[in-house]
Amino acid sequence: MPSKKTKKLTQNRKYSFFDDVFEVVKLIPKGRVTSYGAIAAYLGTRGSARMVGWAMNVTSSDVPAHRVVNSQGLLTGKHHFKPPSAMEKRLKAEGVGVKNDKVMKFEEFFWDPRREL
DNA sequence: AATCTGACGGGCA
DNA sequence: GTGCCCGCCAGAT
Repeated sequence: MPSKKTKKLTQNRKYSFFDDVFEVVKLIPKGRVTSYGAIAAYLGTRGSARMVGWAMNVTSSDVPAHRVVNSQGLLTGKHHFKPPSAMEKRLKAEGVGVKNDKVMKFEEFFWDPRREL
């Protein structure tokens, strides 16, 4: 379920955008990662990759945001986690190698919603 | 009310 | 191959 902020958004405006983002992120298989751009592209709003990250900011509770990195496989959002190391730690716990804030073998772990969904 | 910024990405110089 | 710039859209100041 959407958080208060997202609920407000989806109620006041018909922005299913955020909800769609959450839905897609929730569907990311454990041990796999995807990128903001990939999600945005899947939703049809290719240029709104930034908004995907924004969505993570308002949710961050029921959504595995740690499985979403930028197109380079870089953990750019780790700084927004309670302990910034939580993101990396979780990924590693799921079997995703992380080195220097970057997902190792990114292409191998990459989960493209357009391809997988 | 206006302006800036932000967990991005792609195109052009 | 690197670097700068622009678009995207909502939220915060």
